[in-house]
Amino acid sequence: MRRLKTEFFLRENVVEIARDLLGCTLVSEFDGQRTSGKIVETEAYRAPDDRACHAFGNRRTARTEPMFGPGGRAYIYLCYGIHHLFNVVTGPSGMAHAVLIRAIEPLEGIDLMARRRDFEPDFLQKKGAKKFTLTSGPGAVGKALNLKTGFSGIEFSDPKSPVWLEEKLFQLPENHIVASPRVGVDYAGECVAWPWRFSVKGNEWVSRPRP
DNA sequence: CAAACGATCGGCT
DNA sequence: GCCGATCGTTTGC
Repeated sequence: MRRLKTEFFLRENVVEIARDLLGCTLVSEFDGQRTSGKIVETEAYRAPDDRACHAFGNRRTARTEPMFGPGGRAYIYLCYGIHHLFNVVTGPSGMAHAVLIRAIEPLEGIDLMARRRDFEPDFLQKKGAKKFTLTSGPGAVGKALNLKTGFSGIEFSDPKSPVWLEEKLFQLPENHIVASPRVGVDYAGECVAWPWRFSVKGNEWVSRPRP
């Protein structure tokens, strides 16, 4: 599959990119072991005016520094001391924009993902198993694809990068996209209601709470 | 140096 | 639905 070009990430409209990423493939590969999934849920975060963005007010810290670099790299941070949350940095250098990948629909390396998630070996075969829990939610995506904070800042165009994104096979019809308020940003004042969470309508892998 | 706080998840009621 | 886990980052004293 073809990788998304750097120009895709360099656009200034992070909300548009968050929509465009639905249907694209997120891939990680370690020691030739490939895991991937179709992106079915995203959220846009935009400095300086978005209170929910870690770089609100364009305040720079060591953690958020990758967001200030040019688009086409990873921003990964630790949440609640446990979860490694993967973001796609967008926009030209100096614009701290990012798209959080909240859920994927698994494509390749499903067994490996299940092991990384500490699922029982037979979980995926079990009748009535809630398979969507494998990669539904940003913490689950990070764990299933082995994306850790140590990779924060890595460029997808770097041949040594263990993570990158690929183009979608088919365009997603506009009426298959749902826009809703973002999850877990109750502290963000007037930004709480901004409809910057995007998901594929009716897709089982979209995380809770359902939009 | 101390302490509060998450862009969450999973288990339990 | 509610609640506890768990720790790096950030800020305040």
